[in-house]
Amino acid sequence: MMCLKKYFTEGLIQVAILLSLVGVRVDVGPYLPASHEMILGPTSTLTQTQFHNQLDGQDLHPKSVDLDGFFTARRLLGWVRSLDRLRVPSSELETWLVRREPDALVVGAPGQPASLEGGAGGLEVHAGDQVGSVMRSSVVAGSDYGPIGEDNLDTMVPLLRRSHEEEDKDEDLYEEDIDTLWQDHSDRGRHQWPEGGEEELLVGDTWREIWRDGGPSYDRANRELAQDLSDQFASLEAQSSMSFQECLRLLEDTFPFGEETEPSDPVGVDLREASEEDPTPVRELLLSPLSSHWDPSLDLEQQWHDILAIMEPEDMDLGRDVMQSGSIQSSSLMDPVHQDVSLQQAILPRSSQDSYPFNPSFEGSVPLEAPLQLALLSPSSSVPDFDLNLTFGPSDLTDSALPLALNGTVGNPMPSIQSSLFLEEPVLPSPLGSLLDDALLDELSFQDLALEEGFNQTQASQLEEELDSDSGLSLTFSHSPASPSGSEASYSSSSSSSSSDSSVFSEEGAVGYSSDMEVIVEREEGAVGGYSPEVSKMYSTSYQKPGHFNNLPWLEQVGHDHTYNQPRATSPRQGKSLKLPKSCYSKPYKHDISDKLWGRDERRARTMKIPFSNDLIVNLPVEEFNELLTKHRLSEAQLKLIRDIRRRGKNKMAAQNCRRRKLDVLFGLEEGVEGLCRHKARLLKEKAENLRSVREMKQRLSGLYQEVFSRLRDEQGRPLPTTDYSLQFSNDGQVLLATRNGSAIEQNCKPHKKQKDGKK
DNA sequence: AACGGATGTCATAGC
DNA sequence: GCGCTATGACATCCG
Repeated sequence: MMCLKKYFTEGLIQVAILLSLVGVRVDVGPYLPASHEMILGPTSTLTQTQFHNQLDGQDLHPKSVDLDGFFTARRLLGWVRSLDRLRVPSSELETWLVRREPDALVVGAPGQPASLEGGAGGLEVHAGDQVGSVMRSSVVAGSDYGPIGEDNLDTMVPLLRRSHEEEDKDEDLYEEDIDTLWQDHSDRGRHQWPEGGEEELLVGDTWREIWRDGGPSYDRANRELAQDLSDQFASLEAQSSMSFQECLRLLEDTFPFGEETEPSDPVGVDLREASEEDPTPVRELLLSPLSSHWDPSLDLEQQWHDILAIMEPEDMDLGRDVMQSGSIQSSSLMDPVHQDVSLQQAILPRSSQDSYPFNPSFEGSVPLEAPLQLALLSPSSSVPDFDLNLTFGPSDLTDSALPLALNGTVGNPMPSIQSSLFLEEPVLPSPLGSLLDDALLDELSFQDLALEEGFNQTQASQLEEELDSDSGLSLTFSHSPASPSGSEASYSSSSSSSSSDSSVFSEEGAVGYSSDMEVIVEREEGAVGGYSPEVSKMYSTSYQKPGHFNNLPWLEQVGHDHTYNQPRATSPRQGKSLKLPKSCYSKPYKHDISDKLWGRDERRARTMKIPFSNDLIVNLPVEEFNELLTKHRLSEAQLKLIRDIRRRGKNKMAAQNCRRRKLDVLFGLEEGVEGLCRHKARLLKEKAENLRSVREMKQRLSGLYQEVFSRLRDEQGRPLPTTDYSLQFSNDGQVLLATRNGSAIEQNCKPHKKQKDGKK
């Protein structure tokens, strides 16, 4: 059945290709994204979660009447993409960045070129990186678009032009905001990836140069290319006599296929192979309809570069939101090894409230001329099985136009911005299936995220928290062993110090964990208000040494020792949030005694207006601790409380260590006992074996005695009576024949056998 | 309500 | 003498 469906799907796609090639009006406009999204990137990209919200909410409810159109459109979009894909000689990786925006409007600093009005979701195409992977921030069309966009299908070109007008207006502000934006993103990015070090900084600077120097020119290229695209679309529409939708509906009637049709990858493969065999004519035929309208005079490679260049500022424009969603992908994309991961990460929703530090080093420093890497997700990856389009829904419409346009040139060495994954789009089983897949995708993606090595735990936690904001699972997940380990370990010992990995607890990340009012209280009263730069400095110098935890191997064994090390590890680089809420540490555990007890001291601290966190009080080295006290005007009561907190905190850890050692001793004794028992059993076995051996030897000796004695004869040749004689063995090995009365009759110093022979 | 485990806290010793 | 750790003893909470 599946094969049949696949067959129909493939056939349908091929028919669609042929129809488009023979001149049948293929009105792709309605299914293409607004041009401003294609060219300028999204002004507001929506996350998967947001898409869910739209599905579940007012904009697009799964049961809404627009679902048919919605899924039909998505299916059609898959065909369109498949057309585009046909000419791609090899696979490629497309990463979708999905994030949540509070609204569908402009995000980012004013004057950014991608800032558009209209409230429509935008498509952000983050094209280019050093490995050539095309990172795309996916979009779910905003409410203005509706599920399928049939009502706003004609808005593409106008929107495109309007976007340029707005760019013109904003151009003056453009450069002015660069520094601010850069600074903001740079700072946040470095916070987010402290391990990036100088290299990151260097990359970021390079990116900044591109952004600053190339921005206006990219704007111009943007306008030119956008106009070009709009003209081509208009031309295409004019030349067509049949709407694309009508064509596809006709095809669907002709080739009824199940909704569960498998992805039609084979189509793409076959056609691609065909195109490789006969590059020129076949590939011409297999080009998307738009290809015929592509101006051959254009230097497509240059245009490609322009496109990429245009998108660069958009990344910056969306700096904040891009970072919210794309920082991870950026880092991942820098490393081909993480491509799968990045793709998974790309589907994670993000909340606009979370301001992930924007790390421009990854986004912007990508050389445009860098060869794009054709990377298809490995079959082993869990991602390819995902129907990503199930997640993105209407947003998928937004990624067709640009790829089609860009792919219009035969032999263009630059891979198109399109995803083979989208061939799976037509297989949308049902709205329910889509939702289920979305949920599954969310879950799996997050698991993969968390598992991914190098992934920022804070980001994972935040992402997961947002993702599960309504599931109640976020905290549990965020406190997976990997997450709190740093905090626990960091607090386990004064020598270990806290926050060995400051990136684990970014400011937002730490707060993100909080779910109770204590965080607010702490912000208002203690940690925030009382924190001083000196504290930060000291803390940073004392607790940022890498490998702190490595010196505490036992910490790894204290996985169940939930409270020993739970004292809050805080990021020394975090000026505001020096302590994590107690809930961060005790959530996963049954007993929250430590939570409450810590809360007691913390409440005391708040009551006494202690200007720094208990973490700091407990974990600071004594020198820095005293320095901290001297730099604050504290009353005697405050000082006493602080010292008590420190004492109790340290003693608490000591007590836990002591108990842990006790347990270790007990375990060691238990093992010793077990070993002794094993040794005892072994000895008993040996004893039994020895006894058995002795018994056998006695039996043999007895037999031998009988045999020897039976062969003995007296002078008359008669057998010796056993009642009168017996054989006796001396210690020196001699065998004597003795009478029963004790007198030895015969002595033979020779060995036993010779003695017998002699007797004979 | 008693019981036991887990944990925090105090007092004290030792380094 | 100070700071820290280790540890016994005790208190408290909770299942």
